[in-house]
Amino acid sequence: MRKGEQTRFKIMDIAEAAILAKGFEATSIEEIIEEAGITKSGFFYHFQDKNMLAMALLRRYIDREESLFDNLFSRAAELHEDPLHAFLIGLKLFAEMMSDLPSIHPGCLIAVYCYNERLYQNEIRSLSRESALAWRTRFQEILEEIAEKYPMKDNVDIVALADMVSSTFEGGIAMSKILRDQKVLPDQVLLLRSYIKLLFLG
Amino acid sequence: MRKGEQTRFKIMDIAEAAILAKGFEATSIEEIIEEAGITKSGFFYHFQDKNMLAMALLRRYIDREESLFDNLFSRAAELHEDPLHAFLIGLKLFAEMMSDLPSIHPGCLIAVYCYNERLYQNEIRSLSRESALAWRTRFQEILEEIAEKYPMKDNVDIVALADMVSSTFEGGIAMSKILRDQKVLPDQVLLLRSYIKLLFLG
DNA sequence: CAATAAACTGCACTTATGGTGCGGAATTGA
DNA sequence: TCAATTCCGCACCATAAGTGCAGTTTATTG
Repeated sequence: MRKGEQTRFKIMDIAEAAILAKGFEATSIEEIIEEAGITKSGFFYHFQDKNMLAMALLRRYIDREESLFDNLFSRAAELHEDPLHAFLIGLKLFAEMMSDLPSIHPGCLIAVYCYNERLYQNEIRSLSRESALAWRTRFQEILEEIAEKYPMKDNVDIVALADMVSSTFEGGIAMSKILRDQKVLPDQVLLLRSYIKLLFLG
Repeated sequence: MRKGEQTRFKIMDIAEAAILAKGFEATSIEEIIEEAGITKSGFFYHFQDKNMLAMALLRRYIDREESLFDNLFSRAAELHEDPLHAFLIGLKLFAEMMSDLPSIHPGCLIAVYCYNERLYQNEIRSLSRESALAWRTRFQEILEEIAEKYPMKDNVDIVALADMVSSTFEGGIAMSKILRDQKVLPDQVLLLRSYIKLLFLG
C-alpha cells in the first residue's frame, strides 16, 4: 500500500508539471507513463481515466495552496498583533515568495481547468468554485476585522475586496506567463498591498 | 472573394465561442464544421490546420479588444480634460460595459492560449506578448501624464501599475468564470479604479 | 517464510479526432 | 461566358484515449 502511493504521486507530479506547462489536452498519457517508467495498464490501475487524474491533481493542488497560505498568514500574524499590519506583512511575505521562485510561476491549476472545461466538468467546476469561495471567506473575515478598527477611505464592497486577492493572484500569474516576466506576479501582489495600505491607512 | 470571407468569419465565430467555453483542444473541427454547415474539406480550404485557425482568432481578438479600448478611452477623454479624471471615467465605463454583458464574460483568448501552449507556440506566444506589451505602453503613457500632475501617495512602479489594468482584466475574468458570478469582473475593475483614485488623489 | 493482496505488465482491440490528398462540382464575379 | 474561387466527396493515415483481461511480479502481513 505504500509503493502504490509512491507511483501515484510520481504520475501526479509529472502530470501536473506538464499540464501547467502545456495544458491538459496537450499532455498525453503516453508521455506521462514514459517519464514515469510505467505502462499504460499501470496508469489505468491508478486512475480510472484522464479526468480522474485531473480531479486528483486539483484536490491536491487546492490542499497545498491552502496550507501554504495558512502557514504564511499565521506566520504574519505572529509578527504583528494588529490585523491590518499582519495582513500587510502577509502580503509582503507572499510577494517575496513569488519573487524567490526559481523561474516564472508554473501556473494555477484552477485557471487551467477553468479554460479547459470538458467531461467531469461539474465536479471540477464545483471543486474550483468551492475553493474560490473558501478564499473569499478567508480574506473577508480578515478584512472585516481590519475594517472595524480602520475606517475605509473609500467605500468599497468588502466581498469584492476579498476576491481581489485571488484575482490578483490569477491575473498576476497569467500576465507573468504572457509577458514571460517573473517580476509581474510579485509586483501585482505589492500593488494590492499598496491599495490595502491606502484604503485603510490613507 | 466575399463569399469566402463570409464562411471564414462564420467558422471563426463558431470556433471562438466554443474555444472560450470549452478550451482549444476540446473544440473539435468536426463540431465546428457541423455547426457551420460545411465539410471538412471546406474547413481546410480556409485554414491550413487548427493552429492557423488559432492564430487567425488571436489576431482578430487582439484587434477587436484594442479598438474597443481605443473607443472607450477616447470617449472618456472627451468627457473630461484632466488625464486622471478621464482615466477614472474610462475605468467606470469599462466596469459598466462588463456589467452590461448578457452573461458571464466569455473569456480572454490570450489567457486560453497561455494555458494551452502547443504547436506554433512561438508565433502565438510572441503575438500574445506583443499585445500585452502594447497594453503596458498604452497605460504607462496615460499614468505618466497623470503622475506629472498628481504626485503619487505611495511610491509604486508605474510599469507595474500599467500592467495592473491587464492583470485586473485577466484575474477578473478568471474569477468570474470560476465563481460563475458575472459581478466579479466589473467589481474588480471598480477596485482598480478606487486604487487609482486613492493613489493620485488621496 | 508463505500466503495473500497490491501493483503492476502485455497484448489485442475500439473509437475519436486531426490531418492529407486529390479529383471534381458548384458558385460567383469580372 | 469563362476562369477563379469556393467548396464537396471520399479514401486513407497517424495518434491518443480508453477497454478488457489474463498473467506476472512485488510488497506486506500474519
